[in-house]
Amino acid sequence: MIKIEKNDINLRNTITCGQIFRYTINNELYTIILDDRVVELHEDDRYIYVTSNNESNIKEKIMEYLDLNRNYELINKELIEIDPSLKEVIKCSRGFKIINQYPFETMISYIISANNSVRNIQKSVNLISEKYGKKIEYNNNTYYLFPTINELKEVTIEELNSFKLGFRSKYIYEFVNLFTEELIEYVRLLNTEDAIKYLMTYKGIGLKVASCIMLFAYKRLDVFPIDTWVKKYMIDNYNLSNVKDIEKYTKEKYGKYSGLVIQYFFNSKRNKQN
DNA sequence: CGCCAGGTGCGAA
DNA sequence: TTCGCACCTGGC
Repeated sequence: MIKIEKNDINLRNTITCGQIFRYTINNELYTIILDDRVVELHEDDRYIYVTSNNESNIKEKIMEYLDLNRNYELINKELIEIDPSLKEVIKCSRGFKIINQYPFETMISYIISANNSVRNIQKSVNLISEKYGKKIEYNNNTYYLFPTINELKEVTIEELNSFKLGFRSKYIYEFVNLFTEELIEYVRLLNTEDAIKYLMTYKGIGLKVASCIMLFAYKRLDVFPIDTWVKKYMIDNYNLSNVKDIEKYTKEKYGKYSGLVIQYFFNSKRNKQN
């Protein structure tokens, strides 16, 4: 077990707010599948306590994954200076961090997320992992890693249908057949706008999904994953209803942190709703 | 039943 | 370029 200074992170919100789909909660104990290992996390006022079936480099991995190296306090301060009306929203999202997830898993997961419910997304991603991912036994439980591209390469449309992907089966099938490891680094080298354009050349990846990939796998805080929740928020608070107007407004106002602000809006709308 | 869930691709104008 | 619509699935 290792412990990490918590700083201001809100572990629950960060894990459960819909950025990632493969986690479980048991009595304040969070279990996540992080790339090649199973990780258990719990927190007190000061520390996050981490155990894993593989604890090598675990601190660095968690710091990176939970974006703990970034000074959110400073960013939030900057944002409030730009727009004092953000104060309440930021307070409400205090401790929320942008997850940094492995790109292949993020790409597949978010193609699945299109017009889909969180419950269904979780189910499909877990079914894929149970069928193709590496099995890990840990603390008397069985877990499955998200499959690598090689483990998923031979998948058929019929099998994908059995994972309840519906009309997304053909998108995943095509994507898996076109995907190479080089794609990950290729996207990393592009600026955000070009990366989104490139990702959108794949079937099943539209503006929203491409934005989520750039935010949650490449830490590009200047993207706008505008979904129904954000739309609702923007209609209620800014009387903006179409994506283009929302994008223009947030981009001009919040610049390189517009994606983060969008997430704050998303949190605030969703938290109040639930 | 009908509607919708953290959208996207497609064809028609 | 923009616009409307169908779409797998599951839950209410």
